[in-house]
Amino acid sequence: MRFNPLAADARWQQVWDERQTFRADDASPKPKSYVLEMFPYPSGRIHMGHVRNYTMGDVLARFRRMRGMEVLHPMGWDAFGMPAENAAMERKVHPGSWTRANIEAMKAQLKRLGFALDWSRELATCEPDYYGHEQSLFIDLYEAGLVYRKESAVNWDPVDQTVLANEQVIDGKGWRSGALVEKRKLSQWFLKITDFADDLLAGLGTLDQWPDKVRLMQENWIGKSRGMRITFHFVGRPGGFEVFSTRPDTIYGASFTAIAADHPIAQELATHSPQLQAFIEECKRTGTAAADIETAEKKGFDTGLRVTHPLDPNLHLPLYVANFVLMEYGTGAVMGVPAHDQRDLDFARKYDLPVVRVVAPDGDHGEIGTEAYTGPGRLVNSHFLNGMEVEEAKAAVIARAQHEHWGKGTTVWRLRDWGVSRQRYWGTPIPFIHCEGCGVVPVPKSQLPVTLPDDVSFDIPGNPLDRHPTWKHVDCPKCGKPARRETDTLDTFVDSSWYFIRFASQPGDRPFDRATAESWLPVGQYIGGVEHAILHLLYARFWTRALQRVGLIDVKEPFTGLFTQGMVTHETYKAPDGRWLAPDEVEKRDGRLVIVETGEAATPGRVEKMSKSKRNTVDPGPIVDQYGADAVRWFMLSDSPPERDLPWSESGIEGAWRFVNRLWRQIDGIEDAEGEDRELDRKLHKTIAGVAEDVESLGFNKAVAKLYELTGAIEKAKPSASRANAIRTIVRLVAPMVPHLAEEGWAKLGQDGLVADAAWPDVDPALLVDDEVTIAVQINGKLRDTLTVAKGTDRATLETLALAAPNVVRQLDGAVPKKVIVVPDRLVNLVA
RNA sequence: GCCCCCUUGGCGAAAUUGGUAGACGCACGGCACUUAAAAUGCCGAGCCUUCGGGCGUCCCGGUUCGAGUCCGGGAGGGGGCACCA
Repeated sequence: MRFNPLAADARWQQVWDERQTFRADDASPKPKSYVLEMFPYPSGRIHMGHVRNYTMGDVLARFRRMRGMEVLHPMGWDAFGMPAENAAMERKVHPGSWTRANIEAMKAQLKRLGFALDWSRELATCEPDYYGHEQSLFIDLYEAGLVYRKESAVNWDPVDQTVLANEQVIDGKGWRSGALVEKRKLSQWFLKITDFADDLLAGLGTLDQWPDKVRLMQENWIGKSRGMRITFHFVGRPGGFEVFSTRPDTIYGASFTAIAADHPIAQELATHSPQLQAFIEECKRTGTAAADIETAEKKGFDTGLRVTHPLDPNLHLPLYVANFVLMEYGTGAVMGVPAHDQRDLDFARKYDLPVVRVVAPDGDHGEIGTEAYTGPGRLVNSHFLNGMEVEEAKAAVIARAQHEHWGKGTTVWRLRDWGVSRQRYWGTPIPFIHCEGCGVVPVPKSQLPVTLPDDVSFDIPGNPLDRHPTWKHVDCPKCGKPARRETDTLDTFVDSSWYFIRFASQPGDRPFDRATAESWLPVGQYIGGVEHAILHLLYARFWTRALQRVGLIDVKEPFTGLFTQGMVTHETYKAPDGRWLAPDEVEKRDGRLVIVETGEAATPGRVEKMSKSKRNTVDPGPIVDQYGADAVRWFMLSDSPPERDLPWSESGIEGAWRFVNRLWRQIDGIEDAEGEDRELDRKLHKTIAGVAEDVESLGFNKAVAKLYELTGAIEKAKPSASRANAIRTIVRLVAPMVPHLAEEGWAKLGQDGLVADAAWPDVDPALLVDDEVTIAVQINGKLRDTLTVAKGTDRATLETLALAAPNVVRQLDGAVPKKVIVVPDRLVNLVA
């Protein structure tokens, strides 16, 4: 009987559903395990990347259940965001109905793949019973001083008509629209992520189950720089300014100072100087796009002002306004030390400023040419610092500055506070009211959720909430006078910063129950794309800490284990005229790639991430209908290590389908027989142990290879009790990966209950060791022969046997080895 | 520019602490079964070879009895950050 995946998939999916097999029990006495994949944005259809992501999590979840754990494996929807508004504009549908229809469609697709999910905990961030609790948490953070409003220059996307976070500006362009971002002054809501900068950085050190790459990216993003602030005073007029430097040791090498174009002093000077005004305008035009920066020359405008060197009152340095100094970083002012900073050197050469070496490595005290020296060494030309190492000199300068009150040691961060205001409709309304008399007033919690109005229009750009006729007109909760509701909504990254807590516990009257949430958290294994390495993961780490600070939960790091999976890729194809061709538009004829319709030759391109623009996507839907869920799941786990890219191929899925059938034939053809097959018993137990280890470490491709080997061994073995046992056992071993086939086989073999509820097979440790081993015999490290001996054969015997091996005798030709290296159970190396 | 990662057959890849490189899969070739095809099964396969062996894990060098694995230098590919003081 052939395996019928369509019937089997539907049958068992229904059984799991009816029996609520994968419902997580908060009250279970079993050890708990929280397995989570990053929840999807409901774009309308799942793609291969989702399939791969959720299959990995599913295998781990099912495996841990079999190992006796109570597993929480939930699914939900990151349902707010701009695509819904774009759809509303293009198709005249309401963002809500568009989103909810997408959720239904994608949910059906996920169910079709047989994922072991606890659907009773499903949530969508666009529903008031989610975002209302988010509003409540936001108010809690506000009351704890972690939320504030600030009039600030923001990144304004002129196409999407919204403010973007720094993280959403890529090369000076909006991450979605690609439009050149402008600077605008607006009153914005901010979250004080910088309050936690030090702790977020230190916490990375505890995340030993995260990829090094992600920790490093976060570390760079937080960007801690130790240095000092130094005050410079003007010559001949009062006042001055502070600069920030990470190299205070080089202070005697300073030959100029520079401030940003938007520095207050520059602004003030510009009011009396049209030339400076023009220069400032020019700086602004240069923009922040990467291409501009690459080509932009270091330019400065000499203000004519001079400042006094803090350590030498007779030394006066010029003050420039310079295009390379950023107001947003440090103090918006720098001291220029050309000898030891490349940028300063370029600037100094251009404006003919002195270049004085103050750090010299051993044996090189020469002139600085075109390259600044940034390495280690001892201080020279630096008075009291001469002879000190760099670090020693930094400390000495800071100590002296603090004593003389012209500077102090300080730390500067690259990380900025998180701007969460969005002038958009489809997001969580920020629960505040602006009153002329009372100022900014939080909406009383009894009035939450602040829900979005349904009657909105998208025919003109801008924020529909702001132009809604009635929504924003409310009375002040404090004084009762007419007031204005906040019309900004929250960045959707706020929604995804706590959904994993709501999954763990979702009471109706508050965001979560502390004890229940703490019983599941932190997430033991979190799986998702590396594209979230910085934003989502950093925000979630911050939000969790913020909730801890306000006393709502005692968890600091939300995700103990993080795994970032590779992408699903596919070959690309091009027509002779250069346009991209979809996979189903080409075929192989006589070994040549041609266009199906016309027979013209097509050119295969690189294997790349599946994308609409390259037209190399493969929709999982029809594939699942053709081969069944198990073959698709098996292929997703095979061959490529999960952290690397997986090349999708027609032959690959065919191969997976063949294996599913091969397994089925094995189960279907089981023969009960007498007798032991020691060899097969060993193979079985090694596989049980090996697969368990591989799955737990997410080495799915290795587990798959081991299961192929076992299958091959069973096929080759003669009927015996061992063989029948191996077949019964392999059903459990493959159950996490191909669950439908496993249930079908489990039932066919007459086992009780569901294989989903079965225990992982026990390992007999005695069967993990071989009693015979193959020993390599090398001469000068080169393999010449092998020996098969009993495990544990002693050194002397191995040496004797090796010397007697035919190939060895011939090679040595009577010579006596100078040295013999024996590694028991491994090899003998004869050094001639 | 700075920081990080990767590189093993035609392809995806495996390989405890340095110890038989290429398991397993895909593609390929041969054979069997079949009227035929599909499906299935069996066999083969890193490259070269005078059949003794030689060469092989991006390249060059080093450490070692022994290096895919460790160290130094370089090349190619990918990723992150980016006038960050």
